This record gives sequence, C-alpha cells and structure tokens, in this order.
Amino acid sequence: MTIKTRFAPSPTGYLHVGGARTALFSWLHARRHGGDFVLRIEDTDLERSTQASVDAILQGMDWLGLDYDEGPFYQTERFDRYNAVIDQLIEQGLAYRCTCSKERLQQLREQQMAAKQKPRYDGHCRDREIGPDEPHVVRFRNPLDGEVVFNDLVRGPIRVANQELDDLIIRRTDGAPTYNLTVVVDDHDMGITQVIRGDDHINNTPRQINLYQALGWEIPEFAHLPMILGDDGARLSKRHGAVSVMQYFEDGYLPEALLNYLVRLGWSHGDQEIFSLAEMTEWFDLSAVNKAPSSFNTDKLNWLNQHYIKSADPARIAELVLPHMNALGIQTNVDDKLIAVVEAQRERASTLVELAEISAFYYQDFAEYDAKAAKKAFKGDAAKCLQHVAAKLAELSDWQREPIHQAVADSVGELDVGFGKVAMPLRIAVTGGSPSPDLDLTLYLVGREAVLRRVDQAIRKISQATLD
RNA sequence: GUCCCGUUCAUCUAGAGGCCUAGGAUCCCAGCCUUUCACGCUGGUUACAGGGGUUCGACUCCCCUACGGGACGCCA
Repeated sequence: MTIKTRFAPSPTGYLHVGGARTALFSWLHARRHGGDFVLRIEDTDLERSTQASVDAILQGMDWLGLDYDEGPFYQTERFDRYNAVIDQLIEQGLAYRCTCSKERLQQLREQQMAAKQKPRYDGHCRDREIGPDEPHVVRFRNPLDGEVVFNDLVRGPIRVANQELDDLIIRRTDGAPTYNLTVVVDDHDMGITQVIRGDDHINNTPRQINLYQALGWEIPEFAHLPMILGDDGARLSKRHGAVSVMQYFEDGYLPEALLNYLVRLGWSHGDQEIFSLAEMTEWFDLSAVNKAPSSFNTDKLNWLNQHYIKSADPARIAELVLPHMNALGIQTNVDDKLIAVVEAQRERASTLVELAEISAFYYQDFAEYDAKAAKKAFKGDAAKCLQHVAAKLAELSDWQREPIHQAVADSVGELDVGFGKVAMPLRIAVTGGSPSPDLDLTLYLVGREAVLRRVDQAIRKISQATLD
C-alpha cells in the first residue's frame, strides 16, 4: 500500500513551531517512503477559523519548503459527505439524537467532578428514539464494555477501557459535524495510512478507532508526537516571543536552519547534528522519535542558523540580507560589494538581522563608537598614529588590499611602534567597533573616501576627549 | 478528581542487560590562534528523579512513589 500522511491544522492562528514540527515529521515520513503528503485545513469551527490563519499556515509551509501532493482540502467543503456518514450511522442505530441541554450537561459534569469521577455523558437520550424534528445533537453510540488497544508508532501499545469513554457528539445542533467524526471520515476517504499528530490527540484516538470500527473501515496507524515546550519548560505560548514560524523568517533565520533544529527536537540519528533535507529524508524514522516533550532552545537554533549562514552561497545570503539592510536605511542592491561584504562578515552573525547590523558600517557613517573598543583604542598616541597612516592611505594610487596593507605596514615601520598601535585605532575609527575581518579587507570594502573621512572624525573625537 | 502519557548534563540527545569510569551537540568557563570581533582548535564543569524488586550484572526489564504533561467541550 502506498504511504500517505497528512498535516491537518485548524486555522485559528498562525503556524507555530509545534505545528511546523508535526508537519515536518509527517512530510518526512511520506517522503522517506516515497509516499504522498496531504494538507487538510480543519475549519469546522466556524466561529474561530479565519482566512488570515489559512494564509499564514500556507505561507509558513511554503517558506519551510514543505510541499504537499494533495490539497489543501477544506473540511467546510465536505459537510455533505460528513452528514451522509452521520445519517447512515443513525440509520444503523450506531448513533442517536440527543436533546440534552447544555445546562443539563454542565450540571452533570459538576456533579461528577464533585463525586471525584471522570465527567462523561450519562447516556440519558441513548434509548429515547428521538426524531429529527426537534433541535438535537447526534451522539455516537460508543461500546459500553471491552477496551480499545492500538499500537502507537511512537509510544508503543496504548489501551483504554470503553468504560472511560462516553457517547461523543458527532453533529452539533446547528448541523455542523465535529472534529472526531470529520477527522475519521477524511483520513479514511483520503487514504491516510499513518496519522501523525500532536500527542494531545492520544485521548481522542480510542474514540476515533471505535468510529472506524462502527463504519467498518480499515484503521490507519497512529503516531503521536510529544509537544514542544518553551525555553522555560512551560507550554509554548505567546509570551515566548517567536512562536509563529513566520516570526523566524522576520528575525532573520534560514528555513534550512529551522528545519534542522526542528528535526532534532525529539528525533536523532546517532550523534549527527547537521542534516541536509536529503539526509533527514533518508534517515527519518518514527521509531526513533522520543516520547518525552522537549524544550525549545534558541541558543542551539542560533548556532545552526550561523552554521547555515556561514556555509550557504554568499550570493543567496546577500539576497536574503538585503531587506534587513534596507530596514536600516541602507539603499543598495545585490552587487559584488554586497556579496563581498557578506563573505567578510558572515561568520560573525547568527541571524540575517545581525548580519545586516554588523555590516552597516560598510555603507554608512556612524555617530557613536562602541564605548569599550573606543576606550581601548583611542588612547596614548592614537591620534598621531591615525594622522600618519591616513596620510599614507591618502597617497595610494591604487585602492586595493595589497597596497593598503603595505601602507599600514609602512606607517608602522616609520612610527617605530607595534602593529596594533596603528591598526587598532584605525579599525575602530573605520568600523566604530563593529566586528570586522582583516584590516586591509575592511578598509578596501569601506572605500578610501569613507576611510579618510572617518579617520578625520576619529582624530577630532580623540582631541576633544583630551581637552575635556 | 478520573483516565492516558512521560522522566539521562542548564538545553537537545546517544544508550535496545555487561562496550558506561554514561558518549555527542548547544550554552558556560579556560587556553591556543589573532591587528578587533568572530571562526577554528584544545581542554574543563555538569546528568541516569527516588525507592524496591528481577539478574552473576541494570541507565536499560518489572512494581511503587514523586514530579511533569495531556485529556475529560455542541474546540481542534
């Protein structure tokens, strides 16, 4: 049988990292086995579903490169099918109409809780043979005894007694089918072979299996993924900053870095940390997925992001960093200079935002020096050294790395000081204290005019400080 | 409360009874490299939740306790 998996988010918010990892694992399982991956939007909750959320989810999937072979399907477009199944269940006596009010149900729950029991429907309408005319919900007639056993591909065998389950509502008063019914119908109709989803659905699985059995359908395999917790070990929520996948895009992360980070959250392949998409596809295996929840760790994500920024094609990084440069007020294009700047700076940044920030000095003058760097560099004879080396640089006929290097070396020789006496103030004067590569490369990329202008500015700053 | 699930360094994890004096990675610290900051390299600190079994032997198997999470909706 062909492997087919799906990702089935409900559009009530953006695609968050937990959902993204569920999608990734599901996608990986399909790709690994040469199967298909389906995207299905579970929008049966008319109240909370929004088009904006659908768009956000689609956008997130697209950015991560999680492509789907079928879909997106929308459950709201399949109501006729669900209702046909529900009607069939009623007809066969496997489901029944119920007129219990929300108030009665609420009261029942409170009583049961007070009696330290698990709240569940008492079957009040089970045998009342209610007709279709008065307002009602439809409930599934869950087996009263026996137990449901299934072998979770991640957790292993799980068993639940039917006595723990109650007659769940499969159609609301307004005629809309509910999750547990729609998910079963869809997974069956779409030929899903492995249902891979968050472990908050473990408790729903036995009910769904009973539904499969009542309908005489083949039961798919299930794999329940542990959840992802925030940095602090608490459930992921808004206060954890970047929970939306697209927030990571905006914060300057590369999709391959996020994917690599996510795949290692709950899954491993020996000691390997860096995985290309091809590698994770080749080795991903549900049986190697952890059972315990894991905490999101931004430090490690940053490390991976830096790794990918460092090893990606500089031209591509230039493309990606450009919007972040623009955001800093720098107007430029992806040209030779930007690519050279990226190559010069990329091992010093863990995000594209950072890369833009530490590269700004190649394009624009700055008002402030890094206090610590300036204090260290602008002292003693710094002004004199700067004056001397500036004169040398001004005389250069050819503004290239070699001659620049030579000019600085000459200056050092003539002044008869250590290299750092000249190089340090010069670097800080030109960069303001930003991380930067070899001095000659830095000066070359900044350009002669800007270098001389900034050295001048630094000399003035030093003399001013001396006067104070 | 009831049911289901989980528990190895701060964090992600390796570990399928002896290979474990518990390995790797991130973080942190120190050193080297060095004209800054990084990168890189070397080294270091830190973990099997607790208690009982089973076994010649348990991080690995079983039970109990503790802690954590999830579910218990006319949400998904």
